[in-house]
Amino acid sequence: MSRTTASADVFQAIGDPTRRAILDRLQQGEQPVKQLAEPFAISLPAISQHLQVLCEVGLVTQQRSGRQRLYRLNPTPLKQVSDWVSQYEQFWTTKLDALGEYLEEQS
Amino acid sequence: MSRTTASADVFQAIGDPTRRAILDRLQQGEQPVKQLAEPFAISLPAISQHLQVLCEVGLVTQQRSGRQRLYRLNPTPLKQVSDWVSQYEQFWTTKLDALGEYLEEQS
DNA sequence: AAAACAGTTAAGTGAATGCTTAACTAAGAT
DNA sequence: ATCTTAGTTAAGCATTCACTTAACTGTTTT
Repeated sequence: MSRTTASADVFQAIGDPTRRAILDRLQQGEQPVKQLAEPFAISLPAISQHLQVLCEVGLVTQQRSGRQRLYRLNPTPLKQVSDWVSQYEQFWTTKLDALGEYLEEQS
Repeated sequence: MSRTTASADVFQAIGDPTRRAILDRLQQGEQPVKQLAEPFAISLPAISQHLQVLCEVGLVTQQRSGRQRLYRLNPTPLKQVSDWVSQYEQFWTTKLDALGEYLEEQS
């Protein structure tokens, strides 16, 4: 079997550019797989596997509708990422402040 | 050679929990490798390799000091992550979620 | 000059990752 | 009933990953 171990880690899930692009696309709202897959140059199973990973970390939910499967964005797990990153925000503001001061000194 | 391909992708770099922990640790300030590696149960080369990845994506800078190598946090590449995630912030408050559902129902 | 220290580079390994094609399941259309 | 359509599951493959031990580089101490 392939793609069993998906690690259930949000950080790793968004580590893949295709998965980020899928999430970006889902901002436009709930979509069936085919429509979701349309802009990507990879096979449908590949998309399906990515969706499975996103499902496992909770970034996406699934709902049947006739013979389609509608996928919907659930961004709440991204809060974990947001929280982690925001720890560093102070660092880069101070750093950019310092850069600003430096640039001012130079001019 | 191992660990050559480090993809130079910030998202992937922070996908690894050990690397995130290293960054977290570097918030306390510039540190030599040995000190940095202290809490981890992996070998020094492994840490060194992680640092190389972090270096490649610019999250860390290196500076020699005698026989030590001081590593320093440079969080600015995390801005990329912050920017991406903040796109979703509006989605994860429940009020806006409800609004989103409402709007979808209408369309 | 030799030994010790701090760290990297090299080489190899097992497991995970992202992808493929082929085969399958389930629902709607003919 | 059969054929599409929509999508997943299975199996396999090449690459990448995180890690290891061993060997190396450069610096300080003795």
